[in-house]
Amino acid sequence: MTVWEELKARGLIAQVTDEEEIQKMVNEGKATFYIGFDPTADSLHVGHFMALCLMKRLQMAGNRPIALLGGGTGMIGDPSGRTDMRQMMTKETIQHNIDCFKKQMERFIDFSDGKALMVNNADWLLDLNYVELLRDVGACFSVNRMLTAECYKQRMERGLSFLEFNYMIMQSYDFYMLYQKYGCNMQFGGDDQWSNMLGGTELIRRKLGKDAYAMTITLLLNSEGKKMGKTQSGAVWLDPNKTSPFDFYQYWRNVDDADVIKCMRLLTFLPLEEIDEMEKWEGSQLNKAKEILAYELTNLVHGEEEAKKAQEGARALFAGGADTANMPSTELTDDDFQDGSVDLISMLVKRGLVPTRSEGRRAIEQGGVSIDGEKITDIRYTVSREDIPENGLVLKRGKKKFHKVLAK
RNA sequence: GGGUGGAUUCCCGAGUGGCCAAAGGGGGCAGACUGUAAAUCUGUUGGCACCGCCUUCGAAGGUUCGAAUCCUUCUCCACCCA
Repeated sequence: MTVWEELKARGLIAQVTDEEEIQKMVNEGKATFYIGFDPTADSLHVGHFMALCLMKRLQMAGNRPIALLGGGTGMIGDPSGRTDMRQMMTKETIQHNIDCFKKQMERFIDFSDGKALMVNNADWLLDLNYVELLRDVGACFSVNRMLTAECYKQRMERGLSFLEFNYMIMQSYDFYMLYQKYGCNMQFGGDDQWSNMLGGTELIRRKLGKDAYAMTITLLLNSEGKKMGKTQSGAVWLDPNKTSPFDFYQYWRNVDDADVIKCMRLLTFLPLEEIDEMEKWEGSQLNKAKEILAYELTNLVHGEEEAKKAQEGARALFAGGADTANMPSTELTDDDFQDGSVDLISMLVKRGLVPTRSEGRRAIEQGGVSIDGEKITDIRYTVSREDIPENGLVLKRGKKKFHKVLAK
């Protein structure tokens, strides 16, 4: 099976400009392609992860990836897929984010010996001269055409600033630069980047008279058509300090039945035959598939050790096992005790199981809190220091939040 | 530059002097059911020292016993005209 066939079979490919040509180049392993990452946060998330996996797959097939960090484009902000303007970031924030991105990328992609490159578009975008740029590439863009681009359409209703309108030109210019500097003639990216990417291929054609290609990766949507990789409290991050390996594991362990196999294909490196086999599973058997998915992804992102810990911790909690070793836990200190005891609400709040005391009170009143498996409904419930056994008490909020407290 | 309309709680969206911590929906959280799934039903959804108090309706002032609601100024947004 060629790389291309595998990509197709996994459903990773959304749109392409010239399938035959791209397929040929990619399969031969001689292509140089780039994917851009705008430093909008201090960690990569699941969407980026898909792009990195694609890079890795293609790199393994002998192609050369370029990771483009958007130090310059980040100054503008991509309006694609947004209904309002992004908050402007300071130069310092952008630089900080870029540094964070770099570290995370190096875990996935092999940058040694020029097998992959990492570049920052700030290196060429920030020095551009406005009038020169206008004369040079501005003439190649038709405003009429740009306005019909999908990424601007929804913004036509709510308003689009000139700043953001220029994003497409900047991204196109990147492609144009990379083509000249590194012979990079392919750009990949999220499906929402399609029109920006086409801008680049067109610019190269007009300026250089050469062909360049673009391909987009399927957006990771759940069965309801919503973006995956998001939780109530924000994105699912790859940085363990922002999303703990346990939470990361749990996110995938809890995906809908309808989405397991799709995620498996799109996100893991498991052989397709194995996944096809799992597709036949039904009902509660899918829990097994979810476990595999969660384990595989945690393994890829956080390493084997963390993946095992997360899996064991989760099994212990949900299967009712006695193993509480891998549960998040804290030791109570003297400050926590008043007259030798702590009240339940304070414990819940301090351990982050509830955001406010009011919510803690509600959770208790509604029967959503238990200690060592025993439901507590008294909001004034307190625990004295002597009541806490050697191996700690397990606080449970709702079905899926656990925390162990130990006395000193 | 001129005109018109708008800014309400996580989101959408009612409310136009006291009965408003603010309808309704969505989302979230919790309970029941279950497979750590979905669907469904129920409760809940500003904070706190919780039968009471405090802070919210773009911002700042003002009128009033009393303002999300009225007045003034300001900021931002949409639409129309130039």
